[in-house]
Parts: sequence; C-alpha cells; structure tokens
Amino acid sequence: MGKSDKLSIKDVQSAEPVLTRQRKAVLDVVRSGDTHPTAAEVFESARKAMPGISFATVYNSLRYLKEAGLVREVAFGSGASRYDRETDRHDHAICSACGTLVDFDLPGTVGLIGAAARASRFKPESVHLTLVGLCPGCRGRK
Amino acid sequence: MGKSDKLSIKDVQSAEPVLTRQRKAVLDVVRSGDTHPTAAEVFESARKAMPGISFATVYNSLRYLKEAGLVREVAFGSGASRYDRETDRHDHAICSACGTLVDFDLPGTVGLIGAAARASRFKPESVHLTLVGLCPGCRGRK
DNA sequence: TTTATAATTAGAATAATTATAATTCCAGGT
DNA sequence: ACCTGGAATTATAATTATTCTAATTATAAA
Repeated sequence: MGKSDKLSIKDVQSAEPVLTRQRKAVLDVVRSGDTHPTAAEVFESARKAMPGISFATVYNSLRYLKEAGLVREVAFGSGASRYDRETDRHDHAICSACGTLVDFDLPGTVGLIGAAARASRFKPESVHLTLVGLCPGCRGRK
Repeated sequence: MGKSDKLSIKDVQSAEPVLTRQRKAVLDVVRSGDTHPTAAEVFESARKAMPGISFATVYNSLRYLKEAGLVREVAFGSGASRYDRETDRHDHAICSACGTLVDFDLPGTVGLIGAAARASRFKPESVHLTLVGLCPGCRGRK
C-alpha cells in the first residue's frame, strides 16, 4: 500500500453522490455486462481493476450506491443478494429450475401502483413484478 | 422386488406430503398468526410446542414444506428469508423504512402473467407484484 | 500546514444456511 | 415379536454471507 492516489473531484455538490475510485470501480462492475452479480462476484471482478480493494469496501460501496440510487439490490429465493444496474424501472423473471434472473419491462406494471398502494395502505415508492417460471434453456431441457 | 406388482400404500400416497410431528409443528407455526417469521423465529416458536426440535430440522422441514407447496419463502432486501403460509396467490408490500412485510391481493396482477411470459420468454408458473414504500406506521412517524 | 471529516483496509465477529455423521423412528416382512 | 432398510431427526461442524471494529489513509476546509 502506501501508494498515493489522489483523485480530484471537481464541482462536487452536496446532493450528488461522491464517487471515490473504489465506488467507481464497483459501479463499473455492476454496469458492465448484463448479469446480476453477487457481492462476491463484484469483489472478484473489482479486484482485477483494483487489486487492493477489500470485501468490506465492496459491501460499503454497494450500500452507498444503492442508497444513492445507482444500483439496485435484488434478493430472490435463497442465497446471496444480487446487484442490478439501476436503469429504468423494470420487472424480473426468475427460473425455478436454474435460478437465472432476467430483466424485462412490462409497461402495465406501473398502472397497478395506485391500486397496490390502496390495497396495502402503503405510501408507494416503487413497484415491480416478479415472474417465476422456466427460462428458455430449462424449458427445452425438460 | 420380484414377487409383487401391487402398489403399496406408501407408493399410492407418495404424491402427498409426509407430515411428521416435527414438520407439523413447523407448519403450525408458519400458519398461526399473520406474521412472516424467519427460520430463527420459527425455531423459537416450534420449540415451545416441541422442546427437542433442532435448528436443522426446522430448516429441513421448511425446505420440505416449501417443495410440497405448503409454505412459501420470501426474500426481501437483506437479512434472513421469511416464510409465508401458502394460501392463495398474493402480492407483497415492503416498508423501505422498517422492513415490515404485508400481504395483499391485487386481482390485476394475474392479468399480466401472459404479457410477462411473452416479454421474458419464460414458461410462466406464478407472478407476484412487490410494492416498496412506507407502511402506515412509518408514514406517520416521518 | 493543521485540523476535521470521511473513506478504506484487514481481519474479526456475527448471522444465516447447509452438510455430515451418528442415532432413532417406523413400516413391512419373516 | 424380531429383524431390517430407509427416511427422519439430532447435534455439531462447516460454509457462506454480511456487518462491525479499529487502525490507517485520503480529502476538504480553515
């Protein structure tokens, strides 16, 4: 360690997320590719770009980025949480056979937010639909 | 194997779940009350009815009951999975402040299953909607 | 530069879950 | 009844996932 790496961040405004080098590296991993990596997978990839990064920093960064609205945490069934690049609102399909997680957008989902809020008495923030079924691969293999 | 072709009672009933005393105790815990207990909470409650039951049996039973379609596993955000009695299809609302998980049913959700299957190319099995927002309690407290 | 604040790191600690191996339970057959 | 085989249960160990702590380093402000 002991390498002095200064990052000058210009025009930082208090409302904007602070992207340190580590956080940027983590964000880049989540954004690259269309997978939904676990924290462990993010750690492994981030290490290639930044060998000194620690597991704790990956978790800290993921939490920070999640709170900043730059990534989304997706928990499905059992196992580790997965992280999704935050693009627009979207829905998820999960394969009941192999666990594959796929994004798709169903315009009709947002139309249910009002009814969902009324039925649950929650003040709504977001909605999404989850489809459980067989992915194309497992469907053929069956 | 050689002597008889007739099906045993066990074979005939193999499609039905085998509810041992322990599994019944676990099932009763999940069914009683309208909470969504974690495995640890199920263990604690099941112990009152059956002091000798072990944590491993609770996990084994929950997995068994889940595969038998008698309970459902719900993973939300981070922390432990929660278990839901399997009644009818329903949707979930999760409080972004305190983590409260509430069931509700939105008839419109099932209407989206076809479109969701088409968009994702999955063979559909089930759908459900998740609303994230503030529960009535947290809404007032804010 | 000095000071204050915040981020990063390594590793320990905790939480959640699954696996292993020994024992017990129970149904069916002799 | 006794024996036997397979499944279930148990206690415990092991694994996996996540969070916490304390020391260090970086950044921004004064």
